[in-house]
Amino acid sequence: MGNQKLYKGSLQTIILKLLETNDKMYGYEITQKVKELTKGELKITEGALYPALHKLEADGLLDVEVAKVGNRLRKYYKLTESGSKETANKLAEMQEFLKTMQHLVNPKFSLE
Amino acid sequence: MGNQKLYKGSLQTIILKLLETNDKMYGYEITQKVKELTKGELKITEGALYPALHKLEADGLLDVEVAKVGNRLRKYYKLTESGSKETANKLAEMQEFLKTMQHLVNPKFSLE
DNA sequence: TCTTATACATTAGATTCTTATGTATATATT
DNA sequence: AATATATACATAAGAATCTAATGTATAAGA
Repeated sequence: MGNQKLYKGSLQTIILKLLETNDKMYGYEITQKVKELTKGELKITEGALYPALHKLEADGLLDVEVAKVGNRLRKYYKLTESGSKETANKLAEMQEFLKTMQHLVNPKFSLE
Repeated sequence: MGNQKLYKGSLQTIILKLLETNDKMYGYEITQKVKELTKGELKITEGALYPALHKLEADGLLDVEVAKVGNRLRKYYKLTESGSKETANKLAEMQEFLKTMQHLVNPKFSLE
């Protein structure tokens, strides 16, 4: 860690990608999944996650479905049709960004 | 473009890397070099660049040397010793970030 | 002459995050 | 039984980093 600030701007894309892969997820599950996939390198905070989910929902990219598990509340999010398209766009932009940065910081081992 | 916001947080690293490669550069030159290297994908604005350079200098990572070319002013920046070390750190963090993001958004084509 | 390029700089406002705080239930530990 | 940790949601203040706009001034090109 220590490079958390590099992730600034990529949270929406991460959420959308996870929902594309896993069909439906709830907030807490997303934080745990990201921690697991990044081996603890990236920890999504609630202060970042929940506003992001609310914004994606407000923008019509996600649908929400409330479920009760035991006595506890869960909000399952899934991609809308529009959300699936936007996910493809954002993933393409991310790939381009990663390629460009790779090239910038290390021209020798550029990906192409 | 359209993915400009993904670059948020990486400007310092980009500047340091350029100065590692090119020994000394002035602000305007940096904006042009980045535009060239990224084929126009990333355009560094003055409002981002100059405050960033001033901060790196204030933090002791850069030395500045004013030059007069014709009747025009140029401020050449170069890495201090401390700046060289920090560049190595930031580049390592960047590589880790890029690897992690690559893994997150496209596990199939992970870099390792 | 007028536009574009070069070269510096600051400021208002937007976005996106971290840190702190709050509420509540469930499980594990002592 | 008491306490700590995990699960699960949420908001709000403040920090950091950027974009877009504006400003000053010289040089070069049409």
